[in-house]
Amino acid sequence: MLRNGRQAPRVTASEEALLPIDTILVGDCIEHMNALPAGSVDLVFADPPYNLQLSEGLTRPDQSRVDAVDDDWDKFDSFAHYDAFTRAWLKAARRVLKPDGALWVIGSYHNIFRVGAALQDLDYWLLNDVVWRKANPMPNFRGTRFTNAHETLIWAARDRKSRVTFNYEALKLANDGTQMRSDWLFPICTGAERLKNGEDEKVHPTQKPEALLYRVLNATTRPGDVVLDPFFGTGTTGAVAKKLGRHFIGIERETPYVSAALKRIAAIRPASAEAVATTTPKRAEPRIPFGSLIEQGMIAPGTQLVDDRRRFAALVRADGSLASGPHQGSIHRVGALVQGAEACNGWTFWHLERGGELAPIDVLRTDIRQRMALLSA
Amino acid sequence: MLRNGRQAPRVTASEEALLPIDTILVGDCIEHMNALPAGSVDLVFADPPYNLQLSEGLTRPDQSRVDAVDDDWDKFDSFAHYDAFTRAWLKAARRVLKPDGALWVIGSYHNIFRVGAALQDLDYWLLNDVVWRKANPMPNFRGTRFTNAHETLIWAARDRKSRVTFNYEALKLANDGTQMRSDWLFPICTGAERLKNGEDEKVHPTQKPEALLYRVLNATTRPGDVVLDPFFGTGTTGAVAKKLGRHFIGIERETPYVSAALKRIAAIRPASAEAVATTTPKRAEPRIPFGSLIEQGMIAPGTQLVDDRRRFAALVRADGSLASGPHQGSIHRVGALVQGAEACNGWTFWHLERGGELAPIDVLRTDIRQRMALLSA
DNA sequence: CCTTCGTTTGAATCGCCCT
DNA sequence: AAGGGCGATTCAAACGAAG
Repeated sequence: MLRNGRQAPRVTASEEALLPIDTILVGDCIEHMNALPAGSVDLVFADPPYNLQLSEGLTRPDQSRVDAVDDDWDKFDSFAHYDAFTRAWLKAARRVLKPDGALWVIGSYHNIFRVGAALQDLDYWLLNDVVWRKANPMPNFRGTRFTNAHETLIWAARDRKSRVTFNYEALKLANDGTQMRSDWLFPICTGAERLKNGEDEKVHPTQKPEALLYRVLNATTRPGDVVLDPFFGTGTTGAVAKKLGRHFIGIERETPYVSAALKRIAAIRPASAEAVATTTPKRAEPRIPFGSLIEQGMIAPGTQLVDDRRRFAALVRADGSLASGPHQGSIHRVGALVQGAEACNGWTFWHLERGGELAPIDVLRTDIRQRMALLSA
Repeated sequence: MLRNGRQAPRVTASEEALLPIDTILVGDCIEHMNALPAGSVDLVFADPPYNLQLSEGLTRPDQSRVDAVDDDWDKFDSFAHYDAFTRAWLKAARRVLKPDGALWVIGSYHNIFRVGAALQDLDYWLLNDVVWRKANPMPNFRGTRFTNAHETLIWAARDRKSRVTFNYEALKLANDGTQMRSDWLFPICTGAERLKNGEDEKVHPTQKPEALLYRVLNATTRPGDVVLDPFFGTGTTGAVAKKLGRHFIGIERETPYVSAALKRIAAIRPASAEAVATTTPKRAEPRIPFGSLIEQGMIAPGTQLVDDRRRFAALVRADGSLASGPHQGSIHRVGALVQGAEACNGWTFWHLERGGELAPIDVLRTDIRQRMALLSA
């Protein structure tokens, strides 16, 4: 933890009197922020509109309709309008921040580049960009792009000289003794955590998982800190702040979100001080697809594979497929096709010449796993 | 893969004559790009500098204010100059790209937000942001931030209407049957792959791993495509392009990098054309009208078709249309109508009784395609 | 009670060709 | 150039029903 010396509470009684602590302010976030005292907030967490530009109606392969984010609050006429909006709220947030305060903002490729550039232009000082890897993202239904499996967060200090809070030791401890990295793995917000209206209508289209906010607040605030969220939504920031013994100020324009947030936060019992530990997400299993052996130079395109008795042969192609006579496809599929079998485990079926002897290609996968494990250790 | 029909080579002899194919151009990338013919390149891969030293040779319009400039002015100036530089090379790259061309750019949080915003402002169309997760990143020695464990790539089309190359099926196949996601895991470039001067002095400070370029080129180019790298460095793009049977054009200002790249690429033996061949996607298969199944006697008029659960039935008519109650039309249209759906793939929806079991009529299409392939072989 | 299987769903800039 | 038809396309997780 930086700034070790200071153990005094971050919010004095007089400050609290001026600040609308643990409250939701209803209305425009820029106006509300401008009405708050300058230099009064330790952290801003912001989940602004992403400015998605969606075409009409996307359907899944089973013809069901995808529930799009088509709310009015996400509509902007142009990049210029979005930029003006972004700079206005970032400027207001900067005024409200303490000199050693910091800001988090989350976004996707639709908006995050504009937000990041605006932060730099407004003299915020970028500390990290952090990637939220989604364990269960929505697939790309049309097969036209890479699965959009992550969102980006930016962590920035109010200015270059800010000495921001970073609970390095606690994070390292919670991360099995190694430094916390800039890529975080969490599931999206589903199940019981997801707020619903009655049967199954989402209260908010883009509710963030509490685990994400846990990590953010645990990493970059101290107990008693004041966290301002100008796009409060259904109050994930407030809910986690309360659990972790931090104060929140929420600002939200849409009253249905406000009432849901109030109810949600009221039901929360703050955790005891000891319980304020980071949630440890399950470690990402290093799954090694066959294609990565080629990418990483362990098998060259054009290499010949054979089965253990050399009855069948196949050619490794650059794109990770095999070709054997008229057959092409994955290691498993071609293995099945040449045998006339229904299925086949290509990892154990296909072999490689290694010093005059045949070895199943599975040994390469073992090699790569060990290499990856060594590297990350 | 999009752009189904075209199986012709991407570079004709006449185009090659005009393009400095498989060559490194020494000098400023903007000047060199402006000297290339417009619309001539399939892909740009760019690893631009982000740590520009702009203080030298920098002329401000108002010389008298330079002395009085404080940190903020400096900061603004460097961002402004970086932006000007970025927009200049992105504009030059866009001119050189074919209408259906695309661009990749890699960067870190220091520059990527400015690059991304510039791309949007210049009417590129963002397709994905991709995260390169480093298996072995440099730790944060001072313990003041999260370990900077990733870099960001942006994949963008020349414009919104570009029909870019994306080898979806090959990627999915090489990824053990699931879509390739936007987060990629690779080790950084070390070991034998890392170019060194003599003992252990790195030739280039930020040499990218070949695995990264391998995935980029495999995903978004076809054999024979021309890939332009305006910041060629030690030629990773050229090396991988040569391996994969793609053409490259490198541009590099620093002659030590150029000589290292030349030597490196000369030593590479390209994979065989056979090994570089990509999996043929379904979208590229020849179209078979349903009527031809009837013409060729594979289905008799009057045959009854049902869906996989026998909920719906339809009658094949001699003209290639279906009839089901009040509905009539193509296999797709009637499939949609009986379900009350917007759309339907009749080939997979409608089934035929075959020896007591149901088989989709798509198997008949497969038969016909195989027959045609044999005839033309 | 547990297991298995089917259904639902999530910040999404998600075709191509022919007429 | 705009519209309509063909026909290609999904993964992990949670939940509920069925066995």
